[in-house]
Amino acid sequence: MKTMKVPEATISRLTIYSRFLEQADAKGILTVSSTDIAKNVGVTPAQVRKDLAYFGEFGTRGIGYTVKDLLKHIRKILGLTKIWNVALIGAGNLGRALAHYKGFAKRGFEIKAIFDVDPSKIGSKIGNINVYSMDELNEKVKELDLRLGIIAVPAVAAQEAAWALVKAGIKGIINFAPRSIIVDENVILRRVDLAAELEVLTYNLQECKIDA
Amino acid sequence: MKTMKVPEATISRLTIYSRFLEQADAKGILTVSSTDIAKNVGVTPAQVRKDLAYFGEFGTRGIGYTVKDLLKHIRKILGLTKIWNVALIGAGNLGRALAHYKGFAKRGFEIKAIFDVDPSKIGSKIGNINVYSMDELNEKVKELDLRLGIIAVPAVAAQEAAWALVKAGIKGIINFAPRSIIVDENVILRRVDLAAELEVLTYNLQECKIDA
DNA sequence: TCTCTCTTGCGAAAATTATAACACAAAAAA
DNA sequence: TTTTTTGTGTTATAATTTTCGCAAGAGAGA
Repeated sequence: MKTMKVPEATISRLTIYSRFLEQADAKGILTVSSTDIAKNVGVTPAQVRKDLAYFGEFGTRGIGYTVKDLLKHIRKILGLTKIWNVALIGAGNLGRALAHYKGFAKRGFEIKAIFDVDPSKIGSKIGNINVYSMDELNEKVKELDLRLGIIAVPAVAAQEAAWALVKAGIKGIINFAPRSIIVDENVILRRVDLAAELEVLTYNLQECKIDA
Repeated sequence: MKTMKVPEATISRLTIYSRFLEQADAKGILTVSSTDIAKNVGVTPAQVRKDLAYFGEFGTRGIGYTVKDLLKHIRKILGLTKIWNVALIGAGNLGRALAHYKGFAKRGFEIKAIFDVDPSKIGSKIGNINVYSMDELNEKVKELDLRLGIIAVPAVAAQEAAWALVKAGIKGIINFAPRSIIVDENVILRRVDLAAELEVLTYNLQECKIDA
């Protein structure tokens, strides 16, 4: 494995490839070509091969890629060979929804504890996950081996939540609050802004209108 | 305004800048410099200026940008000067969560109708939004002037939902299902894969472990 | 008025990312 | 066995995106 820097975009695409491979595997397909993958996910075959080439040689010339093998390799590259325990901050609408979302567990991410500041929520359960006070975060992170954090609190509380997670030793955070937050540079932070996605759509739709 | 092609990344950043400007405005701050914005959202000042320069000259040398003015300009650029009505497909956990999410309405996106195939859900309400049968999609799109679509159905149903939206005349779609879908090329499609975001985190965390 | 500081806007350079081209390996067919 | 087809991995080329450097405008203070 080369020490070459892998583009962020490549990693995102790997996750997309893995979705397709899961489907193909479920259908009983044994091998796929870079063209098959490319067609299904909407990129060029060259892009698929280049993305995979960052990590080694997984295909066979003239044949393509063995679905199960490639899937296994990608999962290993992405660090998905084990279960990751997740701390969810915020038991509001969004937090509850994420707690119920089956897609996380299906891919090895288990929300083990939910934290909130609202006394009326603390002590309750969402699904079968306990809601704890923010004061218990440090303790629970250790006790439950929580590695990742999801911030699903209102914008004004997001930065505080982030600091709490960092302080508790969490090294990877996803922020759903519509606000930029700062963390230590040894912590990986990603932002998911639901309204922002819609805003990009409206920008593009406007453009089209101008073209026409 | 030049006909120059604007990078997709620039548009995403504009939405982030606007979040910061909203906060600044709420705090009563009148002007900000590109450095102020950059510090808060984690990019370089040059990047901020370049992004804005695609659309015109909004700042004053020596002073910076007037918060209210810049916010207004960005909102206009993104097409956020009017209300956009949204069709939500899928009344499951994720769909219900999105229906309750306040952040959409706050930014001018109003989910006006929800559609599902499950007879037990059709006719019910989520919040104060009606759940309709998929058969009623075409009709409701016209009646309620729905312009955008959000797909929040299981992976297997995603493509079908997309086709239905396109057929009904929707031109902008966000797909939350963990599966690539295809639409006409005159339709704008964006993908939000929640588990994928976590997977990028785990990739990066692995990397760090190798570095150390 | 003149100077000093601050900060934008813009063109050019640098870095990054994607696309295209090609040589070669494996399998299937003749 | 030889030829043809398929499809990888790699190298080269092109396009895109970001960063840099600097001229010039605007206000503050002497």
